[in-house]
Amino acid sequence: MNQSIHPTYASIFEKDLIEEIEQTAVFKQIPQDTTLINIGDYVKSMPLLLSGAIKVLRVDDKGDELLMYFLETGDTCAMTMSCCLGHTKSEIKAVAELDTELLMIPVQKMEEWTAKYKSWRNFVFESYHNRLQELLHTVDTIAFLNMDERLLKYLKEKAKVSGDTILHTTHQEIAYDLNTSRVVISRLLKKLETLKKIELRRNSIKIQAI
Amino acid sequence: MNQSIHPTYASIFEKDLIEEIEQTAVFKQIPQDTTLINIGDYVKSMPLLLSGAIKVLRVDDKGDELLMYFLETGDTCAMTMSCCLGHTKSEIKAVAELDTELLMIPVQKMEEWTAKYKSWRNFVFESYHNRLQELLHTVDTIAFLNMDERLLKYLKEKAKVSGDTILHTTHQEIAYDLNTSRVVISRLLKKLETLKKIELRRNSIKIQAI
DNA sequence: TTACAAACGTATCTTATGTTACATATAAAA
DNA sequence: TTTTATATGTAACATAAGATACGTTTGTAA
Repeated sequence: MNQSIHPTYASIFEKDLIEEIEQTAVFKQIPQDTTLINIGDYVKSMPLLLSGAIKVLRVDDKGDELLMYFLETGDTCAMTMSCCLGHTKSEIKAVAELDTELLMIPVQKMEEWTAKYKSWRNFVFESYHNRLQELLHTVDTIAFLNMDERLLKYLKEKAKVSGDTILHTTHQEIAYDLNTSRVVISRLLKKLETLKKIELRRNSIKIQAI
Repeated sequence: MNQSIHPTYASIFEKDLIEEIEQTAVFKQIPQDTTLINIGDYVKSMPLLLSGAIKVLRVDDKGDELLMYFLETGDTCAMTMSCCLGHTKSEIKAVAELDTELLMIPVQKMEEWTAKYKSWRNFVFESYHNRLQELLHTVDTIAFLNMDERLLKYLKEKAKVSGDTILHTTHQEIAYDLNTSRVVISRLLKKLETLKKIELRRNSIKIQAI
């Protein structure tokens, strides 16, 4: 590995563990829009995010998609971890939302470290905790909000993750993420523009307030 | 504690751990429809289900509810566990679906056992894994299914949990669990009856096939 | 510059779901 | 038996969201 570990991890892991990570983890650079994993794929390693962001989606048998949440620096994919430990196939699809750097930890090491390092156990538990929280918010969003509210929330979330109030995306892509149609998104975006919450351009949307 | 530990747990935990559980766990009998915990409650112990079933709900700020999943014998509430470990308030509401027996484990013991017993760690990891899986199905259900499909799934799930093809419930209660209105449920139930999938009576519904 | 494809706007219609209102049925209590 | 509360049936209407169709805009490449 030709990359020193990110401060986020350096501050929570024990020295010995950091050394092990530096020895065994594989550093990867992922360009934006790369699909990292698909439903049904076998999982043999677990990612630690160093920079960038990953969007995690659920896909049904008809191919309909739904964005569940974003992973950011310092996060790991608890779903992937869960699959690793249970030796089952991936339950989710993951796509790089931005150019992303990550460390891949092989599954054997995970099990070893769980017994060996308290800081690793805490990290794993905390990751599960965070993912459960995030999934609860996902449930809230689709169970209790209308599409216009979901859309605004989505736009704000995306702006937060990218650190930019201008989103470079199309109506069709938004429709995929929210599991609805392009026409519905165009309609609601127009409504949000009328309300002065956003400003529409070709291939981009400017958020007025986050 | 005046109750020997359930075979489900006896087969997965180490001897020493079982002894500790028998010494420190508090045995509780919960009558049907009892609310075990509410959103915002402080959590000081974690339940192990010995018998019965618990339904786990999400509630929004307007008081709207949504059933997420059922816990059954051998399950623990990973959400509660998660809150215990994170020392945060409960994110969910839990109600006894049936008369239920459980063991309450104090939070301090949990942390102790995590370092001490491999079988406990595995149990905790597996519980997290199961809960993530279950939450994904919840997301699938509300994201990809129409209300009539959700209703049928709900009825079958409820029949499975209670071990009875006759469900003793009202349309209003179903409406609460699915976060819709009683009229909608009555309408869809009538449709399911026409399709010979169920048989409607006052205060009960007979499921034809599970 | 023209041609083309992709992105976007919008009208029209359909359907699922939610709302209101009221009638009827049934069990339990008086 | 009569009363009462609860549960259920159903019509009529409102609204959110999905589907279809087609026109317009805009960037890019020939």
